[in-house]
Amino acid sequence: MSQPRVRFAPSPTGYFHVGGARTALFNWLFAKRLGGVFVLRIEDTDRERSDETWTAGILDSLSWLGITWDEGPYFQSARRGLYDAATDQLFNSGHLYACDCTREAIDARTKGAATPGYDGYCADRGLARGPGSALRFRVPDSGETVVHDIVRGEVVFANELIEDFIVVKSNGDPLFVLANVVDDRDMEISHIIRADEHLPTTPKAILIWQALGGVALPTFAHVPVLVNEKRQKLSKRRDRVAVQDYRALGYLPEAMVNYLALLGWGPGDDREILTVDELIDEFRLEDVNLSPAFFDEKRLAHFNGLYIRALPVAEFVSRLAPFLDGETAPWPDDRLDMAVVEALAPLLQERIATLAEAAAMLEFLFADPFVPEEASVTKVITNDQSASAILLEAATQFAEIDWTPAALRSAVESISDGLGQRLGKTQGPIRVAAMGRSVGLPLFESLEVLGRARTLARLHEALHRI
RNA sequence: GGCCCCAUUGUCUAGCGGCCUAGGACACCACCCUCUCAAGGUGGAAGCACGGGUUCGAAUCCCGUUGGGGCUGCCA
Repeated sequence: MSQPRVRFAPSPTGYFHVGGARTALFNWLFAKRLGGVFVLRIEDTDRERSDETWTAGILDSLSWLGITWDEGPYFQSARRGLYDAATDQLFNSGHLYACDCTREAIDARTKGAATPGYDGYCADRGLARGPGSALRFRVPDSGETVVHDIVRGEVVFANELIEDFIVVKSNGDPLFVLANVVDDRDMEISHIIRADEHLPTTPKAILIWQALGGVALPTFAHVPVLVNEKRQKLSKRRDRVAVQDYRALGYLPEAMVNYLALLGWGPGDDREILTVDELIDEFRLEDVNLSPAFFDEKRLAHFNGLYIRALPVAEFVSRLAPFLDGETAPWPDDRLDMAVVEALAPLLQERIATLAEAAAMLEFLFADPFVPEEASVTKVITNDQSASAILLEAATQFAEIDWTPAALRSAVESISDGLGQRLGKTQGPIRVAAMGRSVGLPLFESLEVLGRARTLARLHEALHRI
């Protein structure tokens, strides 16, 4: 195969969701392996619904995922001349006719009709083009249009069941099916890899393509859509699955890419963690599944945790930094101390599935004022008989020992032995008093970085409250 | 309604006629490890939608049924 040219052609009518990202990824992987060209085209022919902010979100999300484009972004809104020229050609060659039927009139006429869709009322009226009338494509009454699809094989559509569809609105604006074909031809797209939802309209695209003539049809590959828990196609309006949201939650782009690649495709063996290079090397459209896949956040989180733990500590810290800073951080700006974060980073890495989870675990270090969680205080300190003795003894011993995790541990162990209870139980009141929560990073390492002065102050503060 | 697509555990998948008493992973449960929580380890429960064919042999091929989805817009 000579150098393939693929395109990703989103419409900027809503936030960019993971389904679009998956389609983009499949296109990109396919192009990369074969040394092809990945074209990015923004399909903003619908002036009512398109918006620049959505475009920015698409570009931003693709960049974040590392899905780079070789050409574009092209904007259909800037390519109107091409569509007009194609419209002229098709109209002059008789493939298009003007139609001034209203939706209501069509519905009234076709109620109970044998063949679905538009009834061809204007097909032979010879109406002139112009404002107020749309342009319809004259679909052959017989024969069939076959879609040759890498993923699905041959899909056959009977022409008589395809209505004379509109390609240009009555205000002159081209519709998706026309602009899409004109651009794919103009950009010399060789492989159209897109979501399954487009399969039913593909014969229309093929008909237009052939009517325009001169350029060989591209190869199609319709990949299964991504669905929600109710197994409905992911929707921008209904489902909260924006790529940017996952980014904001602290998912790593490499984890997202890995996970997305495995939705509808697999390497053929038991491997699940694959580098981008491995994906590029092994991805095959022929191996893409046929059935819709559910986007499972739990599984994504698992992948993310794996990727977070695999990060070198320094890299982890630098990736984490943005999530501890700024308005989302639960502490004043000037309190953050990255040296302290770095000291606890390895312990943190093992405990979070997303970067945004780190803040809650570090809050005891930077929060100002420090306020222990009420429910934990009640449960582990107020309602526990031995809590005051533990806190008092800890405060006494902590004032004198070496300030190291090992010394802290043996101090608490001695208190534990004296009480005849497990270390796990004894550390509870101390943890809540000093760290504010009953769960979190390991106690002794945490106290070490908290420092003796603050630890003692918090133990005494807790004692006062009892 | 019509057309089209799809169908392996709750989920993502391996399987492309014998290697399958169906493999891996997420989630779930139990146990181990353990200063909490995680992480890690071990084990467990859980699936070829149904019915006909074809074949010596079917999760794998064919047909039908059922179920789910998509399209059916002067959206993309």
